[in-house]
Amino acid sequence: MKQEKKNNNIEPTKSELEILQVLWQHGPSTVRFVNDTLNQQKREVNYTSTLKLMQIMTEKGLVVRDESNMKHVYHPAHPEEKVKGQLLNRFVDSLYNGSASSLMMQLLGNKKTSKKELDAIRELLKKYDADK
Amino acid sequence: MKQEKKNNNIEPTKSELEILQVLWQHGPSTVRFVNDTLNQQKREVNYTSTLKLMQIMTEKGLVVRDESNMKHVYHPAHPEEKVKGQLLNRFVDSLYNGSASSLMMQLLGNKKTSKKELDAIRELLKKYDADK
DNA sequence: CTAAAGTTAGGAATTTTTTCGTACGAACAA
DNA sequence: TTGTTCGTACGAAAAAATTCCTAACTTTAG
Repeated sequence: MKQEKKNNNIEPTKSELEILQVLWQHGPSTVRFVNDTLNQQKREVNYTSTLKLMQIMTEKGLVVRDESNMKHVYHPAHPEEKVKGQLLNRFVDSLYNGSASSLMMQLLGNKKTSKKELDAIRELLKKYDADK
Repeated sequence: MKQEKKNNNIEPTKSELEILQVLWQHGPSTVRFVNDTLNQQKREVNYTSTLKLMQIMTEKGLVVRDESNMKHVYHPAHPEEKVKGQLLNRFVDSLYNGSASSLMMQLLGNKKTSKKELDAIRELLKKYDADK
């Protein structure tokens, strides 16, 4: 028996991630919409390039498509939280040896992390404590 | 005048990052040492593959090599903090729209982030406040 | 001295990711 | 009806990243 489709690997490539972001943000969309959005928000891409990528993503199981209409409608196969969480894990593992606090330290030392952001983080931790 | 070497882009690929990690962790090293370490800690790689990659990294300016001995000794061209900080920025920008607190939220919802880690993070914030 | 082992350089092959050209059918407007 | 626009499918090209083969030179062991 041949493993044809099933691929537990959820991790998108960079370009695939861009497409997923659009789908998460705007909900189920056509290729046309995704491509337009990418061209506006990111960079110039040919329509058929986006199409091709989305077809590949379908094969990989990253997205699911509804073919009932001629204009296929795509939606993410996995929730945003799940996919991003997994990417984050890999990131932390790879760069900070799995230590979230190390990453945090880097974030604190980072000029781009504004005071406002830091307050928000403190607030998060407080709430988190309260729930415990 | 031709821009031959100078390349301000500091960002390594995945494999290049693995090599940098070894150099940061163990200090200036030969290809042999890096390759052995990778084979132990990561995955099987042929010696010349590592060599080639480190040569490319030299051209890119990611590492600097001392050729005064026959066995060249390589060291990172940029400090760990700087490179990782830049990678982190890209990551946050790309996945969390630049919001560090969003990333933090993800981290908190993450089972893999242990209580111990969370305590450490709280401690960090406290110290950070104190210094202000 | 000679053979074996280690080293670099360079090119080529491979793999992965991304981009796009072409064909062809469906929808639509005139 | 007819031709223009918009859609998908599919293969191939291009680009990026990775792997490794081979040649040539150096060092070391005997």
